[in-house]
Amino acid sequence: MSTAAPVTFTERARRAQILEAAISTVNEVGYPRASLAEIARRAGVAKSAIVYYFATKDALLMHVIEHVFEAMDRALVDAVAPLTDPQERLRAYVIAYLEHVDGHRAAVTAGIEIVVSHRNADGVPLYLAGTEDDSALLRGILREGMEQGAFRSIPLEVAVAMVEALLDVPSTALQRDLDADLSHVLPEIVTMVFRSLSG
Amino acid sequence: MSTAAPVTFTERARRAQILEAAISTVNEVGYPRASLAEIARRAGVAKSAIVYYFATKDALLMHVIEHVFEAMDRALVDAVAPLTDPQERLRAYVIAYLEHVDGHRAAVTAGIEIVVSHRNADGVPLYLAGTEDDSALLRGILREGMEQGAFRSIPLEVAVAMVEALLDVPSTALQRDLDADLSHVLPEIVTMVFRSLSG
Amino acid sequence: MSTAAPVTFTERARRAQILEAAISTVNEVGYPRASLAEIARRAGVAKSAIVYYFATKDALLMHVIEHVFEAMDRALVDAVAPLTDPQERLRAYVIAYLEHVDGHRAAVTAGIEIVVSHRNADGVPLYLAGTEDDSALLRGILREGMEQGAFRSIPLEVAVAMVEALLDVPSTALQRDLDADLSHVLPEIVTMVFRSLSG
Amino acid sequence: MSTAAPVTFTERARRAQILEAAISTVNEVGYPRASLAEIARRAGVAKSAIVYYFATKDALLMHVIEHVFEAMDRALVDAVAPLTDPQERLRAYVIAYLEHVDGHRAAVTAGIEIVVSHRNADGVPLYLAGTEDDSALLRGILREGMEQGAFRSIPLEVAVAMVEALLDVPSTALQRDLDADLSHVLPEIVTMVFRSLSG
DNA sequence: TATGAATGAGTATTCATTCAT
DNA sequence: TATGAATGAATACTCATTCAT
Repeated sequence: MSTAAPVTFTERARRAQILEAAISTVNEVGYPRASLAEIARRAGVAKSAIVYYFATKDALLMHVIEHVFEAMDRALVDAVAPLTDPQERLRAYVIAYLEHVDGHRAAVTAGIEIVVSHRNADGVPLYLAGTEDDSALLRGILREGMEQGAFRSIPLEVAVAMVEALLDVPSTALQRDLDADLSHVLPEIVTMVFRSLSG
Repeated sequence: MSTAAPVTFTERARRAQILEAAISTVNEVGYPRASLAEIARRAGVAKSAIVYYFATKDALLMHVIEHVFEAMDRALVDAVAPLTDPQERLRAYVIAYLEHVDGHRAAVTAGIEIVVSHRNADGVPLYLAGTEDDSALLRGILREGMEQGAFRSIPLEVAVAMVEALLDVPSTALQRDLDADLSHVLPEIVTMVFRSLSG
Repeated sequence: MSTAAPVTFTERARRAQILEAAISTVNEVGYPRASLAEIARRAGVAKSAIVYYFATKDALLMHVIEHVFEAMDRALVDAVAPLTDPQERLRAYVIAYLEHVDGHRAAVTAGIEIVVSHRNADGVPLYLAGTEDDSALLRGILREGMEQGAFRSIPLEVAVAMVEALLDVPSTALQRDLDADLSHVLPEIVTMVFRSLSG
Repeated sequence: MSTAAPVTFTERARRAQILEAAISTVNEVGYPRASLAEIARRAGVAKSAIVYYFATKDALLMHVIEHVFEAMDRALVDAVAPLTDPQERLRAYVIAYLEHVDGHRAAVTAGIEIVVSHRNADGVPLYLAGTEDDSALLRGILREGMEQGAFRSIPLEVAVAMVEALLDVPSTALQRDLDADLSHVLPEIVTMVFRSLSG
């Protein structure tokens, strides 16, 4: 049942508790020191309990980033869905992204740390191993915007990479200090994204 | 001899060979798998030979990033020094940065991987542990440009962070594929930096 | 569990088994060759099992000497406590010491070997790093005896050092041969201590 | 020529220099940290120079203790030789021993540290591996004294061991502090030896 | 005579994983 | 459901020794 979806209440609770512990552990001691033993200690359970619920340390970490980025994805989709104009959609996307980061600091910061530091079986970090799907929404907005002349016409992948680079600036600040003041950064990012892309 | 500057021919050669091996190892198997044993294997020497020349794995990695970023720094300073106008200086800076990345792909990619993945004794990654000095040149250009009205007036740290985020976009592409075609990206970065900052 | 006191039956048993193995290993191959690997081999467990129960090789050795010298201390205190006359107390102390050494040959010999050979973080052997507390009981007896005129009045530290030197003579014999015949030595030590100190 | 006796001036000087370095290294950092590298560093020569002159680290250490204890032996023989009465001879022996320790603090302390810590091929410390010869002089004095009724008749080995134990008390003080004040200890040792043995 | 270069065997320690209960 | 027990493979590092020059 470690692989199947959680069913009982206890199981759901335990998994949440362990996930939470994994996030705070990664944030507080950093990815390399976030050993199973350390996570277990902070969760108040035995190492083997983690393995029992998540089968593997890797699996636990994957659940963390799934947890983090699925929530982020939902927020982005929800923000963009009602809109049709590419400029409005992009603005909604960027703002939703930044607000989600701002509003889920611990989870997002841990997620990013994992995605940057964790390696798959081939030694490739997860953020490089990702598929096109991961940025499909943003890519779609930019493509449409370029087609409609709302944005400058530039190589799509370049545009996507650059918007994402700008969007991740606040995350670096949070890595330094989870309580960092982002009020000056966030509006600037919106501005820069639009200045960079406007036709 | 591990701490002093290299003197004999053999020493210089061996150190270069090991440095080279460290760079290619980090690039090919990733930081976490770049163990002393693996680096030694690829260098064709014994593990203890690395320790003989660099005293410590940490020291070896520090030499790598020193090697990489001092060369980068020299390129940046050389490019910017002859100029006085902030806009010209920024353009020179950005182009020199990108050309250096483009021209020293293996070294820069490994250096960045190390700077992102390696942790100091407190568990803090090097790129977070860095001082203001590391971006002093860029910060100076931006500050002066803002004072003279050449650039929009925005919080200096925000400007620095965002320019650096854009400058590092090609590095991510190289991490995926050291032979990536950057020809479309580089000019766009120059454009975006200036669009983002122009007054 | 490596730091807390043993609780379960298995834990107590394993710790005793490993402690026992550490003692016999030190006695049979000597301190410098008593590596974790060798102790584990003789205990019939994996190296990591030792670490599991004692966290550290140092900690294991500290447990050995604690085990040895606390038992010795208890024997000394028990022997001396009921008596008040300094001469009787000293006689009881010396005899209890020698009988304890005689009766716990392996443990005491290993304990002494560790205390003599093991170095703390500063490179100082434990028997030099010890505090005054370690010989407080003997020192108290001698001080009182001198005050009451039962013993010659000589510098207290000198008296303590010399009594301890005499008391450790049989231990040296045991280091050579754990089955050594001490019957001739023990009574002589009592005699010499009293001849040395009598008023 | 590393095994043969020193011949040239240079060789004698180099060997003395290295021997001296070995002694001070052992005293300053302790036996376990007195690596060839450290001794070489302090001697201002290359590691391989030590091996060149002494063939082996073990051999170097043996030379140190030979150097130390042969000098001690000569002092003892010289002191005792002119005398015939066992009591006078013992007194001369004890005083010469203590004065030699006092007068050659560094060498003796290092010698004792080596003799206690270094192990031969079987893992046995040198002070246990020694032959009867090492205490032949003292044993002879005591035997004769007992035969003549000058000393109590007790097992010879016991008497030897105890006198040696008392004689080594000041060395322990020196291990703690090479500049220790021994003025109170030395006369007491003479007294105790004679009290212990007088008929 | 003296050295720098290089090594291999050995050290303690870390850690995710397995498994019987 | 949950755990304690135990492990094996990996890690960085130490050091006396070898050897060509």
